[in-house]
Amino acid sequence: MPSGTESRRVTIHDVARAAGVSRQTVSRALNDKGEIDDSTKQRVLEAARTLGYRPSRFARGLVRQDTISVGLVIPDLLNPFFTEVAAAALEAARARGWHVLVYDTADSAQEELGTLQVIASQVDAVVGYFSRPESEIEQWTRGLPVVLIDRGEDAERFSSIRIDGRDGVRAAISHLVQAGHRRIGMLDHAARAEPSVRHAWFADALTACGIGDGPVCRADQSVEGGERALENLLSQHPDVTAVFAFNDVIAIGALRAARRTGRQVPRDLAVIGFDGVTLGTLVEPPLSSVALDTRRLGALAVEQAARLLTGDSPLGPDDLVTRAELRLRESA
Amino acid sequence: MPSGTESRRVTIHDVARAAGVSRQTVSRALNDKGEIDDSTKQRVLEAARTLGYRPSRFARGLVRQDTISVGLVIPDLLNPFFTEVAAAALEAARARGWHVLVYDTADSAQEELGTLQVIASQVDAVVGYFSRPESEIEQWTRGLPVVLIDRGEDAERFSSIRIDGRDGVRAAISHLVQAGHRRIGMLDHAARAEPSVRHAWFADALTACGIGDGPVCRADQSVEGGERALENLLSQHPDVTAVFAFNDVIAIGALRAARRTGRQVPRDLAVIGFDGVTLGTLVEPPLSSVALDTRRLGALAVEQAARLLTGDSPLGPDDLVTRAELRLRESA
DNA sequence: TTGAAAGCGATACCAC
DNA sequence: GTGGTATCGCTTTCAA
Repeated sequence: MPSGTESRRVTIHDVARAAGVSRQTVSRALNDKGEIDDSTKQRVLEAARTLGYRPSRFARGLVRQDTISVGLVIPDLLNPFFTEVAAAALEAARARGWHVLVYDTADSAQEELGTLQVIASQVDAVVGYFSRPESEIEQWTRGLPVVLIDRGEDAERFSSIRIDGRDGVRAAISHLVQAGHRRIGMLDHAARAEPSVRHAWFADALTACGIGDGPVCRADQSVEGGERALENLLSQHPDVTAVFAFNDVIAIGALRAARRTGRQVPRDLAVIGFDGVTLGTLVEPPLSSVALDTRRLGALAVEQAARLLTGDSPLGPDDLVTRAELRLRESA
Repeated sequence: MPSGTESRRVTIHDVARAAGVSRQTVSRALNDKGEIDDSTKQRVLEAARTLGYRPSRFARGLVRQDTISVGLVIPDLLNPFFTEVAAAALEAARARGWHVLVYDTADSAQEELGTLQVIASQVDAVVGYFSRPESEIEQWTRGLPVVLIDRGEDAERFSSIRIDGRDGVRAAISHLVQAGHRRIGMLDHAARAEPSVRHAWFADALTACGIGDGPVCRADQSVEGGERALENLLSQHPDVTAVFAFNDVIAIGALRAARRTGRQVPRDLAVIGFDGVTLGTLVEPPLSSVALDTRRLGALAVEQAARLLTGDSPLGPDDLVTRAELRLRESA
């Protein structure tokens, strides 16, 4: 690099020299403190402008330790459910005057690791979705307050906002059974090796309703994934008359596949999703869903982060639960 | 505050003392530098763990000036268009190793001001949507690189990613006219006092197609807003057979209102939106739209921010344009 | 392998 | 009103 062209950072010192004052006078002028002659102030401001001076946020943060930042980790911002959670978290954080760094891990364990590796040095607390082992999360966050969201059963070292959909799913299946359905399938999600917790609720509900187990098909977390999965499911199990989906996005895929293959919903096929995203009200027919309160979810996570941060009485497991409930619309 | 309970921050110094070494040795241990005896290292790590030590990101950032953060300002993350732009920007930023602070200004000038007031001290560059006067933005960002998105005609002091929908809208109207429509209305957005730029394109297109001006109704930026607006429009102008909406969210509202009032789309009423959000493919009937490349939009904004930041040849106005193009589906 | 000392860039407190 | 000095917490030379 040609040393002549090298552009050093403009510091407060440069401004001070240019304006012929001391550094603290510059500071005063820039921060609108009183105790400064107006003409001096103008001169300083002028110098700062011409030099293109901008205070270093690090230096400033170092001395006035006031601002708080949280990292929000989301698997896929384009999934409307996560969008809603993110929006809720953003709102809750803003209410506290916090700044939020958002990381979209693109549903990838690799990206998640990448995020883990850099996030700790940028924020005061971490909130969000992680699929990697807790030990690994701990290794990278080193004592940072961490609030996990929807971390199945294995949340031990960290606070976790649990989602309890057992009753909601049972209500859903029970509704289907009462409507006469006897062969109910599930579109589970395909990311992990084992069946999901939601599938366990599903199986549980079937038993409770006195129905044998239902056929399952794995689906990618997308509308297209849902479409493909429904087609697979129905081709393997043509007798299925109702499906429960891992989430609304997949359910909407099922809705589309049903329509495309000439099935009428709910007459020929009943569909119930999970999450209760607003998007569900916009599709045709409107989607029935085991719904979560996304605003509460986001707010709760931030609330717990706040408590962890200040050290005062964190919420216990019993307060960190969000219960899902059946929201019936027209698809079932 | 009882001085006995007061919890000072744990610094590197405390760890050093606890481990019986000097500060730089602690630094070495924590940052996996070589040049350190393994047993010392373990001792330090142990001490750090028990004390719950976490390095200050400000102090660290001050000395190794490497990490870059951008502020992303979005009017409403729940609007699917902005979600897509945000996701795109996030991805582009991540590719550069940048951190992204997201601010949702909730479509409110007040929140926007609040954001403006705090953002400059937290980021190295700002990207996004602003409705406040440029002078005000400048006042708060003080020379920070700023990239505006879709800032109508009055973007002079800052780089702005322009959206050119003139041809796209003209294609849309022309399509409607060819389909036999003669009375075409618009659902404009209601935020500003004056009609939007998109309305100007609409009016322009009507003229180009040799049609007198079309009736306009203002709509809030939401599905419900679109529903109400369509009802108003049709009750005041029952002869309207096609509508162009300010954006897809409003258009989807129109779709719903049409359905509810027993009109069939596109037979009784043709609807064309603007933005081309993915959501448009999920509604019934799929929404025709003057579509934008949201990924390009987000990527472009970040790209320009990068150039502004490094000082090398920023993109000129001609490169900062995204052209919209008509994407026909079934609603028109 | 370890430690002492010198910054990084800003603000706060206290003289003047 | 203005300037000197200490300080925030960490990393980076450079000596030992």
